[in-house]
Amino acid sequence: MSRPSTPSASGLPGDEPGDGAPADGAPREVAALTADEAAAEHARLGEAIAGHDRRYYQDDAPSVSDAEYDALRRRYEAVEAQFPELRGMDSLSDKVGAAPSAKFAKVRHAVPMLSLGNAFTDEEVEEFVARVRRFLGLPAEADLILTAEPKIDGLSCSLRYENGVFVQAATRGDGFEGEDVSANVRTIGEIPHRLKGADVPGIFEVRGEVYMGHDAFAAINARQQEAGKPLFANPRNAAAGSLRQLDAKITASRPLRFFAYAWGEVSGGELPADTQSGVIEAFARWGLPTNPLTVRCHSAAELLAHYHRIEEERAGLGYDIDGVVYKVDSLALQGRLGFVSRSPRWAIAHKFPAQRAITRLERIEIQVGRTGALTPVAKLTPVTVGGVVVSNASLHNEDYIRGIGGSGEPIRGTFEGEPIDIREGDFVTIQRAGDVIPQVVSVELERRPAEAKRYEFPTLCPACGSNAVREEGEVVRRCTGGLICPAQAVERIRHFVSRDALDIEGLGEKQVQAFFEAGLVRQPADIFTLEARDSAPGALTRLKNREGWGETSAKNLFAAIAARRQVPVNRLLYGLGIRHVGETNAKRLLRHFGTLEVLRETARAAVPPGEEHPKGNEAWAELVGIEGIGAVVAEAVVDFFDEPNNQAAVDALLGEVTPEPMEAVASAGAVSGKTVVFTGTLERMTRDEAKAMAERLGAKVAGSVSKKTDYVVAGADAGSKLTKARDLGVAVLTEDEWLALASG
DNA sequence: CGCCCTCGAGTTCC
DNA sequence: CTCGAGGGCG
Repeated sequence: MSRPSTPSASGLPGDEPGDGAPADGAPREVAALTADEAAAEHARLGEAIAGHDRRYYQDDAPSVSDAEYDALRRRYEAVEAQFPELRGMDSLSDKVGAAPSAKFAKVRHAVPMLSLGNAFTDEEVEEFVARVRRFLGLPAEADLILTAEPKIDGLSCSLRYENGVFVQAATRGDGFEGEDVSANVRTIGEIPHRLKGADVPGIFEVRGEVYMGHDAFAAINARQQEAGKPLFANPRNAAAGSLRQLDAKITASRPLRFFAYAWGEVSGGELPADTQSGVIEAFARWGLPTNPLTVRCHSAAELLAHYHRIEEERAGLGYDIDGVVYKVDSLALQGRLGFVSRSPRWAIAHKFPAQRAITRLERIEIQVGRTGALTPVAKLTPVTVGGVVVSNASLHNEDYIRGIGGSGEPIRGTFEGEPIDIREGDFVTIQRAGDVIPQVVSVELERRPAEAKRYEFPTLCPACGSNAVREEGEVVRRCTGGLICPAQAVERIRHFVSRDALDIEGLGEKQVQAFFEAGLVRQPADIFTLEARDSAPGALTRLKNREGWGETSAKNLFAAIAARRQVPVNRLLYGLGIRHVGETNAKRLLRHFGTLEVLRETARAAVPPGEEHPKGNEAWAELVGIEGIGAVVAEAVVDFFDEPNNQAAVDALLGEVTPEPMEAVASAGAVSGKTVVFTGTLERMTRDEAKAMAERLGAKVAGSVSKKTDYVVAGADAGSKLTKARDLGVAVLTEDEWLALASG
């Protein structure tokens, strides 16, 4: 890797000592080329390199020596350095010598990349099939076809093709917004830069899994070891690390692979088939790699048979999988089934049993959360579970340690009539379920040290010494220190600057903790006065002189803070950290009250129902009248604004920041927040399906038409509701129009 | 009163 | 990502 990442200043490869001219009769110096000749040369080199890449990555059979290949690439870079206008002229340009960008750009998914529900047992798979049949109202004799395919353990990725040409690749991210990894994905030999086929729609997003095979993983770790670099824990991490390289050349040196199994946005043409399996077949025709273990099944029994077959073949596949995915084959039925919250109702991931390991629980640590909740965490002797080293595991709460669940039932069974508890010094089984989060699932009683004692859950806050109490019927114990508890204060500030609230970059856990301890930031508003205090003539310590800080990082932080002086009001309210007021309730409250000030005035005037005011007062009624806001949430809001310290904190904050209008609903569907009425006989779905779909999209479904109705969806033989809709001037949609609107 | 769904809160690891 | 709790509805 001694080759420079950019050509030398002159752009001439020969300038560098030891870089010998190409063997076969020196080509003309790049500087001597005309623009036309350069363009031709550029194209020719690009094609040659792409060909070698394909043979190298796809067929695993390099056709030239490394030295020859390097020479080609150097010449290619030199041409581009001399004729920068050629950059981007073909698909290679990003692959070679691209300047590493500081960061990946964000890409908004036109169609969200959702996650799948999980099944772990045969029964759950049978239940899934039964649920699908029930929802669709299929008679017992009707055939239902489902596909089954291995679930690759890699990274989901969305590849965008325009007119058949690869233009962009994005990671899944949070499902709605991912990162632009186009430059890196271009280096994946298996991914075609152009789809071949006359039936490729103008815009087509292919979705699939980027992964790394076992052999490549072993080779890369061998290389890492030789170079004295840290090893990757598993192929998935290696793939993730490779895909997220800022320098695409490093990605290119890591043989990543790809399987296509789904799609996102499709426009300027039709899907090539009306079934899942048909589309996958088309993918293969178009030149995309598809998984050979994809089959069509007619029953839960067949799905399970395929699952067990894949399970048997698992070790010999050459790549990691973590289960089998089942999907309803018919796209029309998929459409009818729709979604439950974030997952499609028409697909499920059947996961392989979680991987487990036994290790020692060294001690139990208590963390104090933003709301004062005391959460026990198990500090473990590090152990590898499913390829990842685990050293912590949540113990959830007091009852979980005592071995009982929420309903008082034993969760790990009983021993001598007592629920099995967890003690410091115990050997415990750690499980990383299909997900990521490690859990303590059982205790090895026969290895329990003789001196191990029952864990005494603290009744005093470890951070401030206040009483920690457990409300009747609640499972969490909370510190009552409230505003005086430093742990809570730090957590509140962390919450305030977190990504979903003010989103201030450069203020992480460490920094907030340090600033708090130094007395620099004790409440949210202090963040905004940090810079002024820092640059004041008499300032005792300058940020840039603090350990771990320099001129640039300080400047960046101040810039990030300044950028947030205008902030959407919903983020501000959410950031205050009022109990029970998360992102959704913050928006609900602000949709009703408009501004923080009005909310605050109402909250201050509100009297929760009590002895003197059995029904509260008008302001209270207004609060609990808001859809989704009940007495518990309302009281939390009232309590917050009644507390003088909170009032001062809010005042101080409003002196520093300017609230902006609320952001659009995050799950921004076109029908979100609208009221819909269905009437007549719907052709493509039952009334229940229609209602479920509308509600998933954030719409309210009403029974009768009023002037508050946004849309009336009219099926066949619609009657009085349709007439009324026309009278009131409410928009009337056909079923198809509604589906089009709802889907995006 | 009980069920279902959504939201909030807390957490792990890279 | 999961659990528990709040809210709405039958």
